[in-house]
Amino acid sequence: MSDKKPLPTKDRLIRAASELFRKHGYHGVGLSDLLAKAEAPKGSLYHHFPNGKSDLARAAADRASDQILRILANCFAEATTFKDGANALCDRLAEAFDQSGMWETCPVAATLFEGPDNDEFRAHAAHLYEGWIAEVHDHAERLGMDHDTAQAAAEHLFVLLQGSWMLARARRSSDVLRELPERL
Amino acid sequence: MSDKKPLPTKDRLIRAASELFRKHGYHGVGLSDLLAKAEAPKGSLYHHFPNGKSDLARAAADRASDQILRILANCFAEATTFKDGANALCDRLAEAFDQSGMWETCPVAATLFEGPDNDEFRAHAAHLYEGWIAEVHDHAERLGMDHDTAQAAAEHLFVLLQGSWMLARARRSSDVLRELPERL
DNA sequence: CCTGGAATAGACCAATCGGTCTATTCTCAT
DNA sequence: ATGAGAATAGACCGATTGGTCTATTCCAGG
Repeated sequence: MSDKKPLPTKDRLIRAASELFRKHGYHGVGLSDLLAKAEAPKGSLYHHFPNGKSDLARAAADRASDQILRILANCFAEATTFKDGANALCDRLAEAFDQSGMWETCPVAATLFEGPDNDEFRAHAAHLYEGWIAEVHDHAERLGMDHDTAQAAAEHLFVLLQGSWMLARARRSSDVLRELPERL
Repeated sequence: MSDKKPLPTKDRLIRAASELFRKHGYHGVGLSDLLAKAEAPKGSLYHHFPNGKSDLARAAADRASDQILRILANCFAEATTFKDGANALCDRLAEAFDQSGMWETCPVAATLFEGPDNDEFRAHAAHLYEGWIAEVHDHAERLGMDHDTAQAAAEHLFVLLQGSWMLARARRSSDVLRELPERL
C-alpha cells in the first residue's frame, strides 16, 4: 500500500473517522472501531481531541468537506461552460460512488446531521454545505451567469446531486448520477 | 391530547419507532427511549417483534412509507397536470417539514439506510423507494406522459425532493422545498 | 546527559446497550 | 368458572459504549 509516510496519529484518526462515519453514521461507529481502524490507542484520541468523539467528528466532517471542495474546484476549473463543469462533476462523483462500494453517504450528513442533537453541529453542517454551494456559485458567475442565476444554478446542482446520490445508493448503481447531466 | 382511542401496544411501538428513528436515526435510538415513548414494557416489544429492534425498524419504515404513498396519492389525485401534482406535493412536504421541527430525515433513509449493515435492509429500502417512484409514475402516465417520460419525471421528482429536503434541513427552512416548483 | 512536556498506551469505570427470561395479568372460548 | 394462550411487566444479563486516569515512552532544548 501507500504506507511510505506513516501518517501522524491525529491524521490517522481523522481519516479513519471520516471513512467510518460515512459508512455507518455517527452513532453507528464505536470508539473501539475507530481506534482499531486508526491503529491508535485511546489515550491518543483524547490527547488530540479533548472532547472525544464529537471533536473528532467535526474534524472528520471538515476533512471530508475539503475533499469535496477540491473536487468541485477541479471539475469546474477545466470547464468552459457551467454545463461542462456540472457534467465533469457528475462523472467524478459517480466514480467516487462506485469506488466507495456504493454505500457511503454524504459525509457531512452522516457525521454532523445524524450526530448528537447539538445545535452547533447542525449549524456547522449548514456552513459546510453553503461552502460547497458558494464554490459552485463562484464558478457559475465566472462562466457568465449573473449573481442570482448563478446562485440558483449552484443550489440546483447541490439538490440534484444529493438526491441522485441517495437514489443511486438505494439501487446500488451509479447510473442515476451518470445520467444526471441529461436532465439539465 | 387525542388519547380517546388508546392505540394498541404494537401500534404505539411502531409509531414511536417511526418518530424517533426519523429524528435520530436507527443507531441514535435506544430501546429505553423507544419503550419510554411508546409507554410499553420490554416484554411487549419482544412479544410483538421477536427479532427486537430490527423487526421494529422494518415495521416503522413500512408505516412511514405508507404515509408517504398516501401523501403522493392525495396530491396527484386532485391534479389535472403533472406539474399541478408536483406543486401540491412540494407544498405538502414543506408543510410536513415545518411541522416536524425542521429536523426529521427521510424516514426510510433514517431507519433502513443507517441501520444494521444488513443487505436485506438495504434491499427493502430500495423497494420502498421504487414504490414511491412507481406511484408517481402511474399518475404521470395517467396525466398523459408516455411510459419512459413518466419514469424519468417520477425519478426526477424523487431526486429533487430528497435533495431539497436535505438542504432545507441544513438551513432549517422550508423555502427550498416551497420554491422547488419554479425549477421544473 | 538531563529534563519536561507531548504523545502513546491501555487498564479501568459507570452507564447504557440490545436481548433473555420468568412471572403475572388479561381475555375469551368453552 | 375455568383453562389456555396472548399480552404485559420488569428484573436481570453479558457485552459494549464513551470517557477518565495513571503509567510509560518519546523527543527536543538545555
